[in-house]
Amino acid sequence: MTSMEKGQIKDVDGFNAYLASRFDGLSKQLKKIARFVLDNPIDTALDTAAEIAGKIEVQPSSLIRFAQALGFDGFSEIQRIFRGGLVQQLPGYSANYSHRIEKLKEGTEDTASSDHPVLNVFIDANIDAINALRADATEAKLNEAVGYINKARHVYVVGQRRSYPVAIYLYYMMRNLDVPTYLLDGVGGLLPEQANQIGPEDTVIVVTFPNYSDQVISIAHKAAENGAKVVGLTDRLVSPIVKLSDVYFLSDKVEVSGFRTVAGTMCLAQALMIALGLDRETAGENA
Amino acid sequence: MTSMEKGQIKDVDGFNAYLASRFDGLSKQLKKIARFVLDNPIDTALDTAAEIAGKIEVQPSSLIRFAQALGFDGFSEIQRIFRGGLVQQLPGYSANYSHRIEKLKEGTEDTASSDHPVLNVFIDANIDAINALRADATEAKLNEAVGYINKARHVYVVGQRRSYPVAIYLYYMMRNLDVPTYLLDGVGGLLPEQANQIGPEDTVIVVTFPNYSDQVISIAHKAAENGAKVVGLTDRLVSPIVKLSDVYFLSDKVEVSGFRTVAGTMCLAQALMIALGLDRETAGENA
DNA sequence: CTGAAACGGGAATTTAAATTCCATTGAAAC
DNA sequence: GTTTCAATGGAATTTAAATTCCCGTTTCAG
Repeated sequence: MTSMEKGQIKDVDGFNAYLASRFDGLSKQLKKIARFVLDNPIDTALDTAAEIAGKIEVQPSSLIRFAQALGFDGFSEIQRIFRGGLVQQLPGYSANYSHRIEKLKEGTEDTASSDHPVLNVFIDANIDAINALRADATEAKLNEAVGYINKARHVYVVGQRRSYPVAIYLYYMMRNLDVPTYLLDGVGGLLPEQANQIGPEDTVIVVTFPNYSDQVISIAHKAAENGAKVVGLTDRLVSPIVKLSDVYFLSDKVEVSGFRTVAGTMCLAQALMIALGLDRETAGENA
Repeated sequence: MTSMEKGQIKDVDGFNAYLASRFDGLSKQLKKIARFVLDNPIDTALDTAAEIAGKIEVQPSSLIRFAQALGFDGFSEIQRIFRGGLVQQLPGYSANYSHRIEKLKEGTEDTASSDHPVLNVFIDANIDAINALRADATEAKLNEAVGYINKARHVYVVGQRRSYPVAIYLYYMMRNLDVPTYLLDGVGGLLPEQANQIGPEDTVIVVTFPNYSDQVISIAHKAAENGAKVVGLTDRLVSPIVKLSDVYFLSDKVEVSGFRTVAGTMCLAQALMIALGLDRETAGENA
């Protein structure tokens, strides 16, 4: 990978590989340009140098410097490569994927082609899961949850097994936002003991999906009994923690060949953290 | 009669219909040009007027006459229509919300409005991130990664901070699939020590996103030096672990008001586990 | 703190592309 | 056969884009 030379560049992939191999040696601004070029092949191919420069917030001359730093005569030469790549992507106008799902059902889609049919269906399922959040994660519910987090003395986060990554994420983000948060991670089998201190001034975020962990449910029980606020992240109304929660969110009901989607819940967790972040920003401005 | 007017032309289809309605009134040579334009939208969009004229065997000036006969200012105006149409046909165009994200960054999209626009844009960004996997997570790459996992004596998973949830998820799933896996979690600051035993018969899955953790990068370095296979999960080609990886996947380039999407990488991690699961299932049947 | 080297902004210049203009051709009318 | 006029080729001009160059600014070494 080190001995990449300009000569062998014919297509966009080749260019990108070459650019990556040279990236470290570029100046700060040229890196900025490099990132844009890597991320926006369509703009790079079609816009004028001045337009591209405008989007990156850089002088047009810097684009030429960028091209020359990589050994090209000018930026136009790079654009030629990207235009060529653009045309190659065109003939198969496979932009809408609904007809690909149809094909998959009929078995007409070529399994040996570049992409994996199971993966594609799985991607669709994840997109569905995320889209479902638009209806479920309403502003009112998010604000309610944010309110519980803000006025809590301590926030506890609990999730086991499949839900543990989500719990970790919430813990990490809230720590970054200066929320006094504790992760009930059950290290050393001490989950019940860790939960003993939960009181009426605290908030517990409970993440649980089938098969619902008994330990997690019993923590939710204890928290509700002790008068703590409970925020539930789970999959459906019949989940055991719904009736224990002051506010709950439903996500990732979907399952594809035995694999439950997880992106919806991650996205939900992030949405909650963004709502929290924005709230704190606004509160800070008013102070 | 010709109720078609130039004003309503916005896309290629509209232009073509308009051109058809005016076709009969054109001179012999202008008809020749019209046919070419109807048949070669790609050339019409991308070539210079001189190149197109050359292909039709006509003078460039005739192209301008053609455009003006139809009521346009010049041929460039027609090219603009065709370029716009071209972009829409490109795969991934419909899923591209980057311009909305840009607006949000500039603050031109009203953050304080009734509906939580940040969350909607964030959901869009996540969908975008997941869609991008279709192109990047090819069957070949997934199978290569699965191969490294299958033939490894031990598999190590490493990821810090934001990437830790992904690492945890991979660890959890591989343990369930009976892969001899170890999570390098850095408990007690012992990350370097945990990585000491990595050898040529092992495989390391490295998850890292900006700001790339120095510790994680140095583990990837050491692993590559010691001859272990490295599977990289990161955000872009210029990530420090790309050149250290035997196979790498790119996801979650997007960032919305300071929050990086994470659903793409979770989905990718799941895709990898599904590929692994399916592979083991098939292998089991043959045994 | 000082000086050298690299970097980057922006005007000036060059180059290329688009458009206009004019002379010529060719076809139709008388 | 001559006249007329739209159609066309091709040079000339204008316009726009790409590239160069100069100079102020930053960065880093000593």
